[in-house]
Amino acid sequence: MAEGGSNGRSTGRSSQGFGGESLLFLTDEQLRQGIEAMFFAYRGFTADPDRILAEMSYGRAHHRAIHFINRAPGTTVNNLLTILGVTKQSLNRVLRTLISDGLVESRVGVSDKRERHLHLTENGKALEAKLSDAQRARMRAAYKDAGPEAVQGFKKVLEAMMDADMRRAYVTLRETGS
Amino acid sequence: MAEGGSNGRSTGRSSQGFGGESLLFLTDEQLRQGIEAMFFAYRGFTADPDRILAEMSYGRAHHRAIHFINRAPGTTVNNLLTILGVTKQSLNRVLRTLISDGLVESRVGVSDKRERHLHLTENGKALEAKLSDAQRARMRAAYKDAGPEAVQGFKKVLEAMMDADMRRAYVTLRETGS
DNA sequence: CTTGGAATGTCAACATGGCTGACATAAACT
DNA sequence: AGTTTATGTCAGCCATGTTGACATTCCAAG
Repeated sequence: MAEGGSNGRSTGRSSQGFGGESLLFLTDEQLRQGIEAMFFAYRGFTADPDRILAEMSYGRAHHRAIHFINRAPGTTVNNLLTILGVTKQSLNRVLRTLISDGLVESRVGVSDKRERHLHLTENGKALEAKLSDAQRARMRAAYKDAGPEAVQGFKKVLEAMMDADMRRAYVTLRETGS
Repeated sequence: MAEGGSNGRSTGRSSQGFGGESLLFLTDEQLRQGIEAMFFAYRGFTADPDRILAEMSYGRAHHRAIHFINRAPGTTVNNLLTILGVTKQSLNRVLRTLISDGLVESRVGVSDKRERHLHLTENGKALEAKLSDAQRARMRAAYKDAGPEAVQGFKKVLEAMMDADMRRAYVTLRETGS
């Protein structure tokens, strides 16, 4: 990309010449750095929970489900699969193991009996806390390293990177939580 | 986590009381927001290339391989799997399809005949450019939205989030590239 | 009230891409 | 030369994504 990137140079700047404001910081090289930073950072981001999960033959999919069920107790399968961005069939397998392992409880809806409302059991909450603690520790260290200003920018760029519906989901969760 | 997070409150602040500096910004709630931001943003980050790849029955693994081969032409299988953080067997399957599809060329090493040096063919470069363009467009838009200050912070936090060896790899690539 | 379609969730079968194990070849070190 | 180490390939397993078929429930039209 740096040298072999065919038309890499052609999109090298988002504005030619002086362009008025500070748009000349968007070189392809800097964008590529951001791409690689996302890739490497995401590995670190998931590394600690992954290690814990591997010990109990669970995977990232289980972590995600547990996280968001804890986040919004009583959520339905349908809600959850929208948030997670997978098919209901894929989610269902993960939920099945979590339910049969006694980490998640599935309650038939009262107003609508087609729905299943999901809750963590005590064991489920314990695992959630363990996973979250590990992930938060890494995040806390990174935040501390980078400083509050950087954290603001970090979140701002990530938000801008989301698809519109995910940004909506993210904001909704944020408002619900805090 | 917000309410059921067992010991969530106990780690709610990284420093009690006034503590001297601005360390009180690290509440669990804010850390959780960062975690969810990473999750949702990563989906957006991979969404555009994923769509392109799906059309040609490739996956994210192919994209990653192509990206880093383009980034460091002539790299060996061993180098590549260190960067990618997967096993050689896993990488091998992806490389096999890319080679047989004529996107990647594998040349036996001259000084060490055990090694295979990897290069993109013209077709490989074309696909790389197509994928990169899509991903850079998203990144460019996010950068523009968030502004240069935010981008600085974004990279700073991501770097702090990486494992030490990945940070080294990242920095090396960065220096090589620019 | 009944009936037909839409919504929700479950089960089955398949594909991708992780993984470990076994192995071939080349290099390196006694 | 002979053992050990490094590199890469092949085979098979598992987690988790996918689509398709289906049961249950709800709702709206007749």
